Amino acid sequence: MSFTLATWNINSVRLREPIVQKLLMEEAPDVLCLQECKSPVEKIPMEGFAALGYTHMIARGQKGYNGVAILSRLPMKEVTSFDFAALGHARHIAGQLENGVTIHNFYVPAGGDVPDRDVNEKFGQKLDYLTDMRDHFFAEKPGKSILVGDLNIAPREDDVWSHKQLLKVVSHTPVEVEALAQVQDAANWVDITRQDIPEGQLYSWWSYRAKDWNAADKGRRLDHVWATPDISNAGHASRILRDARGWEKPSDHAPVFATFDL
DNA sequence: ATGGTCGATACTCGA
Repeated sequence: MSFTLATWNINSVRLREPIVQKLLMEEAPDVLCLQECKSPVEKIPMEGFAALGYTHMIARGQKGYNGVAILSRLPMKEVTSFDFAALGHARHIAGQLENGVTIHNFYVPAGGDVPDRDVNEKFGQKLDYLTDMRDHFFAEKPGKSILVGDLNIAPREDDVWSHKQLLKVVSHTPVEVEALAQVQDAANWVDITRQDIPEGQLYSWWSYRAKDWNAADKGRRLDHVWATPDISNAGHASRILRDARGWEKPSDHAPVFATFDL
């Protein structure tokens, strides 16, 4: 059995309902993981998604901020929801497909502007969240699992438009890159996007503040698809749908895709 | 070095 999965920070699922439907119609992933839904679960416009075949949804929501959801046209049951760093935020949900594969959908805290936990509480929360992720996956050592989401860190030099200019910018600082590496190492997660596309600049986010995001191309790869080693060889066909960044009323993130043959 | 743009909410915060 083969299924295609996409992850997309949607920055308001209600405002973006038309382009979520566009993605479902044009790209038809079997599973779509959304972050920053910015909506209580009961206000997610799921009728339109169900009409397109996405009749299964699991979600965590809150008013105004955060929020994660998994839309699926394959049967899926909810398995867990973590509150790492005890923030009380809707930043994680996990579901399991009938083939036994577990899908973790994360929205890691962005971390504020200043990369110093002594002066910026949000940066400390981001590091604490990553520590709790690491400790959980080290203790659990999951199998047959996929981890996706907006991890808010661009780990590689070629995951940002300028490694040198972003070294002190939250999302690419050495302390964050190290913390993310520890999460990855905790369960030997394989970066499927980079397994498929090992060379070259690769971005999934472009700021709204650029005059012309496409021409400036000052992007970062903040959105990730990882898999446990027992299924990593099944992952292929990774791509980032850059076009979606230019759609009507776009999110500042583009969807990241991967296909798994299991 | 600075400011630039979004979205939700309610006159500000988070990204």
